Amino acid sequence: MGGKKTSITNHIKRIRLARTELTQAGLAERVGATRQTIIAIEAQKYAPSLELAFRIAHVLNEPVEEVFQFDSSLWD
Amino acid sequence: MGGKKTSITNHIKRIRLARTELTQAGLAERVGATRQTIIAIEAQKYAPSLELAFRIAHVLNEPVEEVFQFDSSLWD
DNA sequence: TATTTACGTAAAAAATACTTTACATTCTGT
DNA sequence: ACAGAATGTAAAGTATTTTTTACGTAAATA
Repeated sequence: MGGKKTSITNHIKRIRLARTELTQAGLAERVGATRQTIIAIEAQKYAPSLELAFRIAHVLNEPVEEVFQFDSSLWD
Repeated sequence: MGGKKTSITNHIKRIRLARTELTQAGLAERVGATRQTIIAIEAQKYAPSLELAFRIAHVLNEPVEEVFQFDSSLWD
């Protein structure tokens, strides 16, 4: 069920397709995660760990805060 | 035992003491976490989730990448 | 001295992220 | 139409993060 909705969203897919040639599998390999993890994160099923977020941003050549957004308005 | 060393470090304590009046308990309350969590993260026992990292940076008035560092040199 | 405040350790349980495996769908190109 | 590549769903198990609870120590102060 559901799980607790995180207030983190991301533009991984947009950036991946627009600025790289990477497939989900390719990105997964470069960041040291599995394809399933990338699929779930791109589908906003859950937020990555901080470390994985850094790796993804690094591989996509973008700052973390460009790739991931924290919606501080739905805070508490 | 040990667990897998994360390649994330942080300067929460330094920034908290230098730029705010917040205690560990105060920071914990403002970010919606427990005091234990702040203690463990400041002690570099583990890295926070991405969401908590965003909240901490937000409360400390710093960009995520100022508060948290990813050591990409010890990558794979 | 006694009390309060801040910081610290420890450990079990709960919540969340990640992997592994297997199979289904969609798209592209021949 | 067919094959292959890329994307998707699902579910069980492992790993990591966070909470909860309890206790310990040091500093400031009434």
